[in-house]
Amino acid sequence: MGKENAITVDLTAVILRVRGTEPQVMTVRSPLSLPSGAFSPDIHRTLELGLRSWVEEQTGEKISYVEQLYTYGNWHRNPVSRHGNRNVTVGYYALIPYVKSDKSLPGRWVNLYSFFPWENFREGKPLVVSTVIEPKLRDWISEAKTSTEKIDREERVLGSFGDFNNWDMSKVLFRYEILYEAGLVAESHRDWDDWAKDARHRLPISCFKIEDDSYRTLSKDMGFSMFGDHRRILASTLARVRGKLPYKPIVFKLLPPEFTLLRIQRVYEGLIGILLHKQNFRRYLKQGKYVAETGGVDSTGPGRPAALYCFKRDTEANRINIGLNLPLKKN
Amino acid sequence: MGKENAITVDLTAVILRVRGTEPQVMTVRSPLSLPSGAFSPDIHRTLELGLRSWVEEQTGEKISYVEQLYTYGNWHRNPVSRHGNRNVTVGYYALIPYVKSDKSLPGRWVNLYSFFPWENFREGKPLVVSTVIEPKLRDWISEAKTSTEKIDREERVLGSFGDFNNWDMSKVLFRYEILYEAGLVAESHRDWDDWAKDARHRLPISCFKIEDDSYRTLSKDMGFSMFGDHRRILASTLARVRGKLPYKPIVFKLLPPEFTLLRIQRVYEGLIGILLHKQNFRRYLKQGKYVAETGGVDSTGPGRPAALYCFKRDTEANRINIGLNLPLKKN
DNA sequence: AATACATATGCTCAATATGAGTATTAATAA
DNA sequence: TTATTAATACTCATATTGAGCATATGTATT
Repeated sequence: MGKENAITVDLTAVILRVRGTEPQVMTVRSPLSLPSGAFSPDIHRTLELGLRSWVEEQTGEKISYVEQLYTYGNWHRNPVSRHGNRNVTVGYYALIPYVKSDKSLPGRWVNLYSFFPWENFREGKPLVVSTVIEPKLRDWISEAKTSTEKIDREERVLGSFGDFNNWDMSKVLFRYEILYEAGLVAESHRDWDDWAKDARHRLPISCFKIEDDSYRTLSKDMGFSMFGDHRRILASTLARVRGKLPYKPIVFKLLPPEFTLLRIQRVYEGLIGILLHKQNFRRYLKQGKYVAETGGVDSTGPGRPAALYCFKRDTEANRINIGLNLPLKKN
Repeated sequence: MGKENAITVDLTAVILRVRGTEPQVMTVRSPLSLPSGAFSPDIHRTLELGLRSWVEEQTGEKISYVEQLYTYGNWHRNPVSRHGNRNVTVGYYALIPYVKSDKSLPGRWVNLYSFFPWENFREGKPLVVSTVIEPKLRDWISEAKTSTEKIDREERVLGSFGDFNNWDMSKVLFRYEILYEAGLVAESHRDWDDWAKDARHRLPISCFKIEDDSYRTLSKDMGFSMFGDHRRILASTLARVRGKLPYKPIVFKLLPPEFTLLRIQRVYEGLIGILLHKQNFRRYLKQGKYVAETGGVDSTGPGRPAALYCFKRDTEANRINIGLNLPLKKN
């Protein structure tokens, strides 16, 4: 028990912002990757500081709000590192406000839905759901080898995709994983090939080749793929953010100090991929006690100028909020 | 860039169950610790499998539901490991149902509130809040060296402890961290001493010694302390579980296949540390669509026998639940 | 100046959901 | 037979939502 337990740790960041109505992720290099780098205990005082320094170096962006996402030590997706050590990845996500800038930075912002076209319902049901996902997942279910597996697949698809019209927005990761296992995203094929080359690995049951020994045909409408399991990390982030948005004031991390209520709405909509009812959303925000009018107005767009708001320091809001929804006993 | 980035990773588990009305944590050894062990890439296929094998070995308990909590790489709390490598800790929590058992296992179950007496409001406001926490935190605020720091402390205390009568149940971690910084829990003193001995470390601003060079007097009512930062990991877990309980069906991980509605209520109450309104809680459960009557009854206790329920496989419940609370647009 | 637009903001109203009980039922123990 | 203990049913005023309609206040166009 000494050297053999040595492991390298690397840090990976998903940096999100919303530009207008468009949610974007920061990417570096080609093949498309998330900013990342090794954690060097001699240089980095903490994991988070290590992450920040890699991000700045690789993207040129400064991040303020960062939260840890998940730590991946999976044998399949993180094979052996260059030094013969096993590698563990600690994923983080950061939210930053959009600001205009002329500086040309090394990182590139890419529309989030380029990676998950099936997650954007703002212009109605995405085409790729009807044309690719729904039919191919039905195939995948029927191709199950045992009836147990078939029921299992059915349940998973139903649980994640509902009836393909109306699904739980925050199950992004489950959906991605099903698509991966069903061979509908490019990463599946790449990984399966890699595993096949390496005799040590057995394919997990859920990964399967189609009879004729070719993989399921890929559709180019299934979005960009990414380096390693970065797209999976991205899916986790979207899931996390979508889940958190309704009950923690994280939107404000994506907004400048002053904003209109519509702008908040656009950020929400961009991230959850669903449109909201404007009047009721505004009521929802005001009840929420997180925003306060600044007195200023924004007249840049057409139409009646909108009042400007700012984030009300938690103070009030923070203390209340005992236990959402639970029927507490009075005395 | 080779050996110097080598790190050891260890895995730590918080295992929770609720026995009757009493939430319990699995501990091992003395000083009180959470089950944990090194991640050995050669033996453990994944982080989670490594964790499971340590847990079984050290406690004798099998765990089914496990979820990753957080990864700690903090310089202060995880000094240098025995081999000269830096260490990173991946924390998990597991929820298991209580079942009677005669087997004597190596692990010991300890009441959760032995570690956090101030978090249990089921028998009214805990004594230690009025006698120790409230007065000493007021001292801590007034002892701030600058007015900025004072305001900061005030805000943090207010945000985490409210008016000390009625606070947000899920801010367990923030509360623990404030108590730690204010020197009200034993770990603060131990750590400060350690740091003081090691010339490389500077005390963080927020850690302070009292004028006469002794630390703030400790009260023995502030609960058991634990090895390393295990109590902090435990606090994170309680925070996570409390936060998740109201909107994810995790209670069922803590229950046997059949249970009465009151038993669910006891588990909730045990974990959130607050009593619930029985009639309304039962309505809440039924609306929730997660439980179904099995037809059986439980007549073991006094009073009218209670109907037995079971967890309704997600199916229905799973698909619905689009985006809690957000005012979605119809079309 | 009058007329389109285009948004912001106000307001209504039925349908649900929630908070706080009261009332009734069904068992066991004294 | 009567307490005692808990389960379950039901009530009812008050909040919170979902879905819209209506009005206000800017800019661009005729």
